[in-house]
Amino acid sequence: MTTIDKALTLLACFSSEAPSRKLTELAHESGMSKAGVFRYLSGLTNAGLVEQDPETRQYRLGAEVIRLAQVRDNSFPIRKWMRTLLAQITDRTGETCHAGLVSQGRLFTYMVNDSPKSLQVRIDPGINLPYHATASGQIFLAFASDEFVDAQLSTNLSAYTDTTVTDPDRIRDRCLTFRQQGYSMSEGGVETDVISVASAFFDAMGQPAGTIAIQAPAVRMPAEMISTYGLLLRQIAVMATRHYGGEVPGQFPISPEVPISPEVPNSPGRTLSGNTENEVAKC
Amino acid sequence: MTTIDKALTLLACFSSEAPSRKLTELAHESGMSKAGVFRYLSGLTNAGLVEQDPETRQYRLGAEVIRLAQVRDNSFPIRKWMRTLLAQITDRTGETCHAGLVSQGRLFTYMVNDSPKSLQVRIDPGINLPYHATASGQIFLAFASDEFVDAQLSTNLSAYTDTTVTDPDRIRDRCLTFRQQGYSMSEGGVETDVISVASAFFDAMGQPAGTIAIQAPAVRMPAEMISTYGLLLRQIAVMATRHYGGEVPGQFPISPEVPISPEVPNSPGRTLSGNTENEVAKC
DNA sequence: AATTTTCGTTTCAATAATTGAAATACTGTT
DNA sequence: AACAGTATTTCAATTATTGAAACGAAAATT
Repeated sequence: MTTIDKALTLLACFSSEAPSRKLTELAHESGMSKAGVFRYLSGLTNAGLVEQDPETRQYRLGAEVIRLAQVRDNSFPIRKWMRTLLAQITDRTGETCHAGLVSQGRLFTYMVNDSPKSLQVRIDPGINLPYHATASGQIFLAFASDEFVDAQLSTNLSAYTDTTVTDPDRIRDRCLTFRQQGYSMSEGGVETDVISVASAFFDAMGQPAGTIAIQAPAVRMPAEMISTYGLLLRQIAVMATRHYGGEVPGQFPISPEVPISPEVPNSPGRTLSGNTENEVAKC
Repeated sequence: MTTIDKALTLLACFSSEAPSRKLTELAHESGMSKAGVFRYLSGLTNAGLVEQDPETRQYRLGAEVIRLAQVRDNSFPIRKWMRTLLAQITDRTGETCHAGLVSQGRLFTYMVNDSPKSLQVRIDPGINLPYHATASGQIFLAFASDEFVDAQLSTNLSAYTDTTVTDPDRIRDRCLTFRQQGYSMSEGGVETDVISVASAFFDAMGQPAGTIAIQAPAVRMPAEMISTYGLLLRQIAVMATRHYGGEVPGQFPISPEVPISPEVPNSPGRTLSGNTENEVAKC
């Protein structure tokens, strides 16, 4: 392991769940010496990737990461088309939806589009989606490599609710079904009374790159709607794959050339007014 | 210079102007050996900060940077309030506005809010704002440290148009005026027939952290409107400083305790419809 | 107010990694 | 098929990294 690897490992310690960390904490978590972590953080600080709160002395990510993110988005503009796809989903279903993106083996919420309804599921961008307990995570596992699945399922699978499935074998079974369906569903995996449905999109090598999911209160989700939403997501996911420059794998139960448009009931039928884009600050 | 510093220098080579780079190119630009750059890029790739296009073999920033940006934004949520401030500006002026943010000595467009008018100035998030040729850059210099100003003005100051001011002394003069005013203006600095007005917001040490600017076609910008917009931006900038957790420096011609609300003529008087937030995907 | 604990930062000699030139492998082109 | 332009790999000399322990400063406890 090179010095750079070690230094950059520290970046992975910052998450939405723990956005600012103490030096000693980081030393423990990474298993490195305090002195080493200090030097690494100094290097990262020089580059602007990390900054230290002058008050608390805690470290947090720096402004440079947002500049880099802008640059990345200019050269690989996922945001642009993803916004449109999510808007379509919310328009046709009236429910909150989100896109998950994988980076360094972690799946996180990349973008969220809220339901216009007053009873809605709250979800923030940037938080990690546990593979075993979310619809997004499970559809991702369904198409991920065996090594990846093994690695994920051999970690401690925490039970967020009474109904969270934590048995690796049962999860594998579910993933098998989900792979055949092209979409997954999860009932109360992370929070009770919430049902999510998800599908995945793929990179140029046919590996899953991210997910697209609907999350709704269980009371608005009768069984037949789950499959309807699943089919919709499956189709949107194919579009996402195409935009991403990826390749839908053979196992995926829909070919990119045959875009079917499933009928979604209960469509709120909202019409988009003229220049709504003006309300959206570009960022 | 440590190994980490050298590796992270490479990240700074990626910009919206040059989002993907060849290895040899990077070796030249950074003055490091090809072998070294290769090893550094490998390290950065392992961390997901950089990825290589399988087709062209060029390197570009990786998905991890957008995860990090989300995390940064969760712990230091500039986006949230900046969006509101920019919306206010466009609402009251009808013009395109943007926020600039500084990172590693570079000022870049962080967020853009487009004018609803059909004739508008186009500007993209993530591009660099040259200090000497933009209103944003100049108001930043006006409050920056002497060393910083010297460093910037001793570089090659390219003339983007016939009217770009490239003489360091003239720029210093202008910055002096701008500091007294609390806002700057630039006519045809980067593009002809475009006038911009800008103000700056500050960090906890009273150093400039970013800028807020209006950019409009020169035909819509009579002299008296420049000062009106300048006063508006100056006031919004004070609010931005407060949100940022910063301190307005003594030189700044407005105290945070006295928020004056200047009258802006020609207000389009648009009313925001009900749940416009739903159109905006959170990201 | 004094003491203890905790945390961040610096020091330093032993150690293990980095280094760049040159050779090699790879890709696409003339 | 030879060429040109890249991206990788190799290898021994060198140089930076390393972690334990000391230090200083701030916060918590007595």
